[in-house]
Amino acid sequence: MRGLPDLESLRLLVDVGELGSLGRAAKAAGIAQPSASKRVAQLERRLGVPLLERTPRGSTLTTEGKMVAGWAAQVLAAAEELMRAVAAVRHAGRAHLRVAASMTVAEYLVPRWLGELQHREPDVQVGLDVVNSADVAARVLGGDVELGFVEGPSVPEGLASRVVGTDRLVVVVAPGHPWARRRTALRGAELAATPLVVREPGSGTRETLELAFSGLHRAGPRLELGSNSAVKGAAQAGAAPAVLSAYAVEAEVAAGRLVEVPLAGLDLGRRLCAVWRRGRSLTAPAATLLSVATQR
Amino acid sequence: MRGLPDLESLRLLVDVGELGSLGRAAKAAGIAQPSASKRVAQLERRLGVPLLERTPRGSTLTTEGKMVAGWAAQVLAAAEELMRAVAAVRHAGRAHLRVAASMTVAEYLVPRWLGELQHREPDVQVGLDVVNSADVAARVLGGDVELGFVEGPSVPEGLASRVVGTDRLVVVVAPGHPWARRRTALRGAELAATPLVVREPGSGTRETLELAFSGLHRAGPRLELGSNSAVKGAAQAGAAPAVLSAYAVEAEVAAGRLVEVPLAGLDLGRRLCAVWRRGRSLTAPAATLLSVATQR
DNA sequence: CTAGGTTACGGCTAACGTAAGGATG
DNA sequence: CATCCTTACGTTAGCCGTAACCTAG
Repeated sequence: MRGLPDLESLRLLVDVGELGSLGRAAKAAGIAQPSASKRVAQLERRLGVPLLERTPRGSTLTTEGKMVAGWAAQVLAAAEELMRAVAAVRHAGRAHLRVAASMTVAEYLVPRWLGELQHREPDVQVGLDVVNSADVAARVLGGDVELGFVEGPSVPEGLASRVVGTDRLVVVVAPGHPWARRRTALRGAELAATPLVVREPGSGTRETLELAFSGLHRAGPRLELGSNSAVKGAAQAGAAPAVLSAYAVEAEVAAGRLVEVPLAGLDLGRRLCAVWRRGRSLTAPAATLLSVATQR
Repeated sequence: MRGLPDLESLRLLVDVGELGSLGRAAKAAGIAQPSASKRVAQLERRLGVPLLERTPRGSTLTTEGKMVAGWAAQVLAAAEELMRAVAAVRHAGRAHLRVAASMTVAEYLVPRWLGELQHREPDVQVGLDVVNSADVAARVLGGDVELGFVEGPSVPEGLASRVVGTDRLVVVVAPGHPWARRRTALRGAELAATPLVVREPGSGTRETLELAFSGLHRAGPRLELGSNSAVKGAAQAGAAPAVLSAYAVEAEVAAGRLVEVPLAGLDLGRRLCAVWRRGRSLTAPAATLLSVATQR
C-alpha cells in the first residue's frame, strides 16, 4: 500500500454506491463510462480489496465496498469543508457576508458552519478574514465585517456577543514523557514552574495561559513557536510539555501521538463568542450564520 | 474552483509548515525539490490563495497557508484512517490479531482505534471482518476471531462483554419535509404509524427499531434499503423520514442536508460492546485494543 | 434489443528528474 | 559562496474519450 488514494476515485466509489451503476456515477462526475470503470478498477488494485459486484444490470458495493465508501465519505466531507473554507478566505473582500474569526474558531468551527449555511442560503458568498482576537474586534467596530468570532477570555467593549462554544487549553506530552503515565492531576503551580512549549505572545492561546498563570511563580517558556502544528511537533519530539487548544490536539490525542495530562486547580477554559456591533441589526445571512453557529 | 485537491499536495503543504522548507518537505515525500516547488505552486493556483512565504533561507506558511494546512491535516487524518482500516480488512485472514465488528462499529469507531493501537503496538497487524452482529458472536465463539464488537440491544450468550460506547437511532428528514420545522417532540406511536425508509431486516439498525416498535400499531416501511448511504439518499430525496444510527447521519446533519426530528417516549439507544470468549484470557494485543476501545 | 459492463487504442496532460539561473544573508 | 527557490526541458506515465466487443434480461 504505497501512495494515498485520490479523492476523485473515492467520490466515484461513493457515487456508484448511491446511484447503482458505474455509468450513472460516470455521468455525475462528467467523464465517460469506461474511464470510470478503469478508475474504480485501479482503486481496487491499489487498495487490494474488491469493491464492486458488477452485473449487466448495474453495480452494487461489496461489503468491503460499503465500508470503504463509508470511510471515503468522511474523507470527502473533510475535503469539501476545506474547499468551502478556502473559498471563503479567497472572497474575504468582495463577499455578500463578511466575517472575521480568530485562528482556533476559523480552523475548527467555521468550516462546519459554512456547510450548513450554504445549504440554508445557497446564494450567499461568505468572506472570511482570519486575524487575532483583537483585530476581530477592530474590524467589527470599524464596519469592515459584520460578524466576528473570538476566543476568550475577554469579550471586547462595545460589542454584542453570544457564546457559540467552549474550548479549553490542555497540557499534552509525548507518549514517552514521564507525565504521560501520571495518575494524579497536575497542580497549577507545578505546571507554571515547568518550562513549556507554547504559542507566541499575542496569540489567544498564549494570553489565556498567561492569565491563568498570573500570581504563580513561573519558569520561562522552553520554546515559543508561531503555529499550532509547530508546537505539536516539538511536543511530539519530546522537547517539553505543550499547552494548546483541545481542538488543536484532538486528532493527535485520539491517535495516541500525544497524551493529555490531567490538570487541577487551574481554569484553562475559554468561551468562543460571536460578536457584532451593539445596536445594529444583522442582515438575514448574518442572522442565519449566527443561528447555525449557536446551535452547535 | 473545479476539482478536489490531491492528497499528496496537501501532505506536502503540511510538511513544509512543519519542516520549514520546500527542500526538506520534498525529501520527506521522496521527490526532487523542483517537483515539490511546482506542486505547491499548482496548489496555490488551484486554491487561488498564496500559501507560502518563500525566502532564500526557507519557506514559511502564510496566514492562509496555516489555515489550509490545518484543514488539510484533518483531511489527511481521515485518509490515513481509511488506509489503516482497509489494510485491516485486507488482512482479515492472516493477521496477528483478528477481530470482527458489525457495520456501525467498523465504520465509525474501529478506524480511530486502529490509529492508536498502531501507535502503542507498532508491529501488530490487525485483521478485521465486517459482518452482522449475529455473525460476530458466532466467529468469536468459534474461535475464528479473538475479539468482536457488536451493537445492541442484546448481548449474545456465552460471551464476556464490555461496553465501549453508545449509539442511538435518530429520525431524520429532508430539510423541506414538514417534520423538519417541528418544535414538539415526535411520539413513538406517531412514528410507528408512519411509512419510513429503513434498513433491511437482519441489520442491527432494523432490529433495534423493531424492538422499540413492539406493541405499537404500525405502518409498513415505505422503503427497505441495504446500506446506510442508500437510506440517506432516499431521505434526502424526500421519500419519507428515515431511521438511522446517529453516527451514520452525523455529517449530513452537520451540513444541513438532513434534519433530525426530536423524539419522545421511545428508547432508541443501544450499547456498543466488545465481546470475547468467557473464561479465555486475551492476548496482549487484544487486551491493548480493548483498553483503547474502552477509553473512547 | 437494451442497458450495463470491459478491452483496445491513440492523444494529450501532467508529473517527474536533471540541469541551469537568480536572490539573499 | 552557500542555500534555497524557480525556470527550462526532455521523458515517461497515466487518464481520457471513442470505438468495438461481451453478457444478461
